[in-house]
Amino acid sequence: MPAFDGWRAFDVAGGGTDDESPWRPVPMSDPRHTLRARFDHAIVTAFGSHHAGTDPLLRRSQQARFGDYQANVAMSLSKRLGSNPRDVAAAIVANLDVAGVCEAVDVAGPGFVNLTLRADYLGAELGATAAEERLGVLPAETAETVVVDYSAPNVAKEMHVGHLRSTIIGDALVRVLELLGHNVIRQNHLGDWGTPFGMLIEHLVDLGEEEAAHELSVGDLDGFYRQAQAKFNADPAFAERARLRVVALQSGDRQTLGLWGLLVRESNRYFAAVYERLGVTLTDRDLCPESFYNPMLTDVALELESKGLAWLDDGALCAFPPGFAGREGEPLPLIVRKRDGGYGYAATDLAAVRYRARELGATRLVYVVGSPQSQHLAMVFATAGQAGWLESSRAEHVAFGSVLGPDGKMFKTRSGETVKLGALLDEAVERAASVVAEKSPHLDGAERAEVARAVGVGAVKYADLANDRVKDYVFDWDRMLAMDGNTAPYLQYARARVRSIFRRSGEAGPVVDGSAVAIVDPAERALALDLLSFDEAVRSTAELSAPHRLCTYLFGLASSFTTFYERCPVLRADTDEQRRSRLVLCDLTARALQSGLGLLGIQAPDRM
RNA sequence: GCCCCUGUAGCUCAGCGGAUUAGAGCGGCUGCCUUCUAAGCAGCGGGUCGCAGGUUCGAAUCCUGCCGGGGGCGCCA
Repeated sequence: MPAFDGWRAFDVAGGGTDDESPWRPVPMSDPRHTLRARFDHAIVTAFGSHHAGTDPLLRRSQQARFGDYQANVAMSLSKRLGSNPRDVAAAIVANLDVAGVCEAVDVAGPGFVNLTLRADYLGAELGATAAEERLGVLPAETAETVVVDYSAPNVAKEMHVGHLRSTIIGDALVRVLELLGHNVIRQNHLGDWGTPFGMLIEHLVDLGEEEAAHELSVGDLDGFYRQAQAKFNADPAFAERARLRVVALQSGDRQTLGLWGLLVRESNRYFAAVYERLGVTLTDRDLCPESFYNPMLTDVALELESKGLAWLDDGALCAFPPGFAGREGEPLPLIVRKRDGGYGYAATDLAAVRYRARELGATRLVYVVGSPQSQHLAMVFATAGQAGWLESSRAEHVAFGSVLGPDGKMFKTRSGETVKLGALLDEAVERAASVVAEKSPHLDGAERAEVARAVGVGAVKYADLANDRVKDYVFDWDRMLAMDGNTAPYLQYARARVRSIFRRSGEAGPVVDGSAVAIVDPAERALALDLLSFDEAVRSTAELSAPHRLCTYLFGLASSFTTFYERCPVLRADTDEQRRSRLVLCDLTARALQSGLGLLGIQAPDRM
């Protein structure tokens, strides 16, 4: 299979690269890339070179009678030109050379340019896409170094659904960014520091190292934490020991650090196990815990102070980024150093921004953190900006809402406890297993278990990713495991059906030599248009840090495929040419679904 | 009190500047398995896009105000 070769001449169907061509070479696959270049040329010809680069506002048409795509640029352009939008549209169309690409170009309504592609052009694009590994996904114009901060569980604390969201969303974004050629640096900002460690360590001492390690390794982190907290609240002597222990920890007492390290190690073992089960790409190498920044904190404080951005207020060193007010309208402080001399999480976060921009060279800082932190992060970013740490990089809070139970309240167990991730995944696989047992008796036991795992875990992850992340979402087992609708099982099933065709075809695979595909049936055409939109789906997902864009795309693709599957016999096609074409469509669909699900961190079993 | 997010069909959600009919899925009703996996497909019914103004040739989409829901607002992280 040829490696991705980036750019190619505009004319796919015939001819070749022509140095005299008025067009810049355009990327392959998505017709919009070609159309954009043609519109640019037409707009420049009609209205002058200062309009070069105008976005033609190409959209898929919502109804078939309006063609395949519509360009909405005439309306917006007419405002700038002070003329009639229909005239602008007509002028663009008069200069628009889409011979070989479109079979119809119409101006409609207030100035929409409706475009209907030639079937042979579509077929040629698809043929070329099939012969290419990336399915039309182009690398980003400029590769960036992107730090993605996600997951961030707390030592000696169970991961809950909030961490699940951060972990799953972050991991999907990381994969998408990497596909686009960015240099992605994962940062698991583990909560491994702070005052709670006094009581945790003292509790550890009480239990004895062996017993504590055992308890933690079983994964009962919350139990450990709660016991410590209970003693702290009930036993003044314990509380005093805990306070002294915090001091010992912060002053670097060796024995204390040793005990602390035990807590961290055991917790990490548990986190790694969860990541493994979830199929998340985080490893120990991505750990960059809060304590990592400890040595930088005094210097961060010093730099802020010396730049006049932070000063003592009520004994605490505070920054007052503009635009933030407290209850009484007074300037809201970002507390860098507490009155007792200790550093809080604001200091750590500031140090992290500086480190990521300066040392890691990131031009984009992505924080996959729950929306309650939005004000805090905004203040950190504002302060970091004032300090000049974000001059060549931008920080972005990828916020997400809460997970709600079916009752619309925060997702909890019946008894009101937070849901443990391990138990959640157990239940997911269990529920999936019973569905698989019912629906797929043809699979043997081992394969069934494998499918159940892929379906169960995939369902949980997909349900989380498929909704707009800024909104709260309702956790509902029946819905996420349903085989209808926008769910992981539906997508997995669509792909399994394609694989089934190839198993029966007796052929190793379709012919993907780059030759054109015949597009005849409307269902083929609809599927073709979806297949050629993969690039855009991936790109908008990355730009908006919105995995649900990719989900929506994949669901549409799978729907188009199942319609095609019902209407267009593949193996029993009328002619060999039709059969080959349809096999290529099947192959492209399966690959798009597999890589799309892969970008979401979801496996696609060959059989279901 | 101030700030942020949010309010689309009975339910769960897309759509977030475009075309006199706002899309899915579930649930309800109708059809479709001697034909590549029916974990599916096709169709019917269901919405004054929270409310009121404004900008525009055009608003679910942008702006303002109000109402409902969630979150945040100095030494926890």
